[in-house]
Amino acid sequence: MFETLSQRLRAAVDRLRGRGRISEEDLRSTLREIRVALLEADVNFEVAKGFVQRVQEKALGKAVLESLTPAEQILTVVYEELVEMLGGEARQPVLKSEGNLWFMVGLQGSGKTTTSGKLALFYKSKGRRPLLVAADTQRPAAREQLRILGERIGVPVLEVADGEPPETTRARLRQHLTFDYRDLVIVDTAGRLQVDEALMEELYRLKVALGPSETFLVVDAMTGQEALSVSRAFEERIGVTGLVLTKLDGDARGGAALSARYVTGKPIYFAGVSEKLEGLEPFYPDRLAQRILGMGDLQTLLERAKQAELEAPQKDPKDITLEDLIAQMRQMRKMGSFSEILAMIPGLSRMLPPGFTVDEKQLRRMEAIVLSMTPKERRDPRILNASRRRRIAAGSGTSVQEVNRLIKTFEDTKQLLKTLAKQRGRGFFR
RNA sequence: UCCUCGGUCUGACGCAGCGCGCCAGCGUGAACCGGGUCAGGGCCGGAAGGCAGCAGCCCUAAGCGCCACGGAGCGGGUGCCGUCAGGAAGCCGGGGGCGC
Repeated sequence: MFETLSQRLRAAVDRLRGRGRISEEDLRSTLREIRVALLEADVNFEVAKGFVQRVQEKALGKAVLESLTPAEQILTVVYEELVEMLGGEARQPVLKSEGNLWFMVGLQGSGKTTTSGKLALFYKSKGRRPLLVAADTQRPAAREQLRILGERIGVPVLEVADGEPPETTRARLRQHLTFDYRDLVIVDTAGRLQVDEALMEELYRLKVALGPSETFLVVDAMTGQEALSVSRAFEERIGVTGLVLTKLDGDARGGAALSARYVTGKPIYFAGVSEKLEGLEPFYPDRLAQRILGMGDLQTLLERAKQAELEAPQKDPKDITLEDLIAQMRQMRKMGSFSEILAMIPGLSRMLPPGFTVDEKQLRRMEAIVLSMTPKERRDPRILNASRRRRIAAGSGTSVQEVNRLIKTFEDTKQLLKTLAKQRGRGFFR
């Protein structure tokens, strides 16, 4: 997917490769190419403009790092912004322990029914008990399609009758649930070729009757950013909580995916990546961005970039946060024993004060402590007063003493890094 | 030169406009002492299962900000806008009489 865009972007950045220094003119022409590439990919104009602008700002503001070539640094920036454009952090729909009722809305042909089936299968494989509801009161063929789908994946399907009023549907659904309990109900609503008033009215009444906890707008990615314009109509009348992009595998350009966040303001929850019933994946902006830029060397590059930034004197000592500490700990957990790491990653070893021991359980608890903090607290642990510490301890199932210890560890580490940075500045390590 | 009508003038009301807050709308908005969902971690239990619950996310309150359009109101060295009333010293305009 996204082949066209991918090629163009990589070509643009590749031109900088192998150069020790990049002039502003080089940067400008590269950015111009990126911009054209985005626009040709049918990305919203505002989005493309903003993207290029931010890349430029960040690229110019970036300190020169020894261990990365300029091209690599710019690639990193492009990657970061690309992730941002795709929605930043991956988002998933709210899934309660029971009583979930999801609406699938969208135009006819967007792949709504297939997606309903895929979703049901996806959650079934996660141990949920889904129920599909074929709620198109006008097109028997649509219900038929869902019924067949349900049989194939082994999920029951409740079909509405022609012209059935929403209240009746609700009653029948309730009845069904009493003898066959289901914790996730996926309602495949009626679709039309175009947005029309009658459809909206019907959907609205159904929504009022059933009270869905999430409403997914299913959009065909191949239609490009145009496809997103329907979202406004749906949002106004029935409200949309998230998007599902279908046929992403056939989308060479990517306009819809890249503009979705800006145009609709809604997160993309899932993406359809193949016609097979398993072909539905949670939408991960970072993974997609990697794919667009050419996964291969990017993974290692990103790791190196992170590493380099941690070591970069002017970045680190003051701006290091508890989240960095946790990230380091996670990494260690993944990689194995403490001594091994010392040997493997020179920079990392300095992160930790002497005599620091790690064991799995301890690490999890420390992580839990940080996870109980607000973003502000993670950034600046100095604001952690007694009452905050009490809250964090209670929320993470630890004690105030443990919280204190973590903060102490963090402060020590920070101090150590500062000293190191200073020494390095004086030339001790050069 | 006299008579008369109208305007200029004053007041009330209306309309329009400006100003001011208010309501609505939009945005923002609670570490914990709001609600929902509660990842991670915790607690009870031999287990099956329960329970409390931080962060996040969603919602909401006060508060803060915006406010083009909208609503009810209040206030004018607003208007040369309308209706009614008052007033006629001067001035401006129209009509008429008389005198030269």
